[in-house]
Amino acid sequence: MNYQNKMNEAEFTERQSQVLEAGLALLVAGGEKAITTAGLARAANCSKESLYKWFGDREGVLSAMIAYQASKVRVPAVAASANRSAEDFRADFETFGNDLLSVLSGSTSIALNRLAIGQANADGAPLGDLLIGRGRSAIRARAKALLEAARRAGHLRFDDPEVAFETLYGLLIGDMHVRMLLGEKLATIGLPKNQGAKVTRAVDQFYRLYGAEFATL
Amino acid sequence: MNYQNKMNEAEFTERQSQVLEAGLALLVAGGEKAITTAGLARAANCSKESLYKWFGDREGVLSAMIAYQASKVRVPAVAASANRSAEDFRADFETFGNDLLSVLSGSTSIALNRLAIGQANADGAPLGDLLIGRGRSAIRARAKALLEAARRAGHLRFDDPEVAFETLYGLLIGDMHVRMLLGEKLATIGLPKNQGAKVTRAVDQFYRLYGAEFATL
DNA sequence: TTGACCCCGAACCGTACGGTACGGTACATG
DNA sequence: CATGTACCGTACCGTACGGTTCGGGGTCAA
Repeated sequence: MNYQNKMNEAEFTERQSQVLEAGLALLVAGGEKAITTAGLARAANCSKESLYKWFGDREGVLSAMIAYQASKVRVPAVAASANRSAEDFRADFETFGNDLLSVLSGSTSIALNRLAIGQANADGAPLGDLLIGRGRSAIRARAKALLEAARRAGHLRFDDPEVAFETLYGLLIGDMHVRMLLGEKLATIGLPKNQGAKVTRAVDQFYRLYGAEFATL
Repeated sequence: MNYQNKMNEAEFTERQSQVLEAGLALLVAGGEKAITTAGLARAANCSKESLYKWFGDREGVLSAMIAYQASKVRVPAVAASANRSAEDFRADFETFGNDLLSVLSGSTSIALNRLAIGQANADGAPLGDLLIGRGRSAIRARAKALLEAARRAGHLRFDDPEVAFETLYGLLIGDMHVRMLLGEKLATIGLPKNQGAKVTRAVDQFYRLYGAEFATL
């Protein structure tokens, strides 16, 4: 029934994780319509009865898949050493940007975002809330920690970390994410070939907007 | 363009347009699963037989809905007067930004993008291609015309209009689009309340990156 | 009038899929 | 051994939905 209660405390059992892993594989391969209860049971060598016992219904399976995947993603925290040079911070931002692009262009991320978006409609979007709450918030937290550390160190100037984050995100991603979700081929977008150059340009532009030597405020 | 007019006129008959309009209403109200052949026929007071005759199958209906909606959207061209001041161009960019945000946050656009993304999977994404080809390309064309006019007038400096466009787009939209697609409430994102301020900030930042008085290249 | 179209509404068909029930296996605990 | 727990595999059921067919009505032109 309410898997969420379990989620916070005890993760999924080993067997359940295997099933969810199989579900993710199906999702990546064939999209949402590929997740049928019978198909998942067959792919995971489990019974439909167990599926319904563990996850309640098909919707519960999909939610659990998102929660499970989110639980796997650990955003590496920024090493908050005391003496960090401007170059160190710049490298941190580049690392952050590359991580972000790699995650967002990953097949699992794409598939899960497509799933959540496909389910979203006029009234409520539990899967979308899950993705935003588990995924984006973690990303934003990491970025904001980095931003504020750089500001404390005197390398950046901004009033609102939220606005600075939005700017950084926009410069890094642009409309690449939506284009990938719409099915445009990665090569057409320029990934992963030009990823490094794109990130470098974005960070460069970000520094020109918020770098201490430029910002006028 | 002229051929577009012909195409748009000839594309769908009056009756077919009414049906597609009803389909769009259903889609906005209930998402993709709300479009059943029987339901659409009932909502549009037409027969399923006509549906299949006109559009082939359900997938054809969905494609036609995207094509139909795209044919309705007219990107207003920029008035390319000879003597335009820096303020004129800046106002053009603000107008462009506001138009873009208004379109992307519109319920029909959201619903169609969700539809196309939900259908996209590993092999091919015809609906996504349609949306990109019909929607994004038109937006980009308008933006690039504006960018190059401003560059010719000496107000902007950039090498690659494509990169400049991506930057402008990223600054304007950030991750708002994906968040809306995931079902986040508009008010949470700050629309339409803060739209004007967001656009102004984005254009301001864009000018700081590409404005002739700033750009160092 | 006839007949060629176009279209509506309803009935119909086949099937895929969500969900349930049940019998059978393995293993643990007493 | 007896009992309980957890699970698998399969068969089954109800229904929703894509797609087809058919009867009938309106329009227009010969």
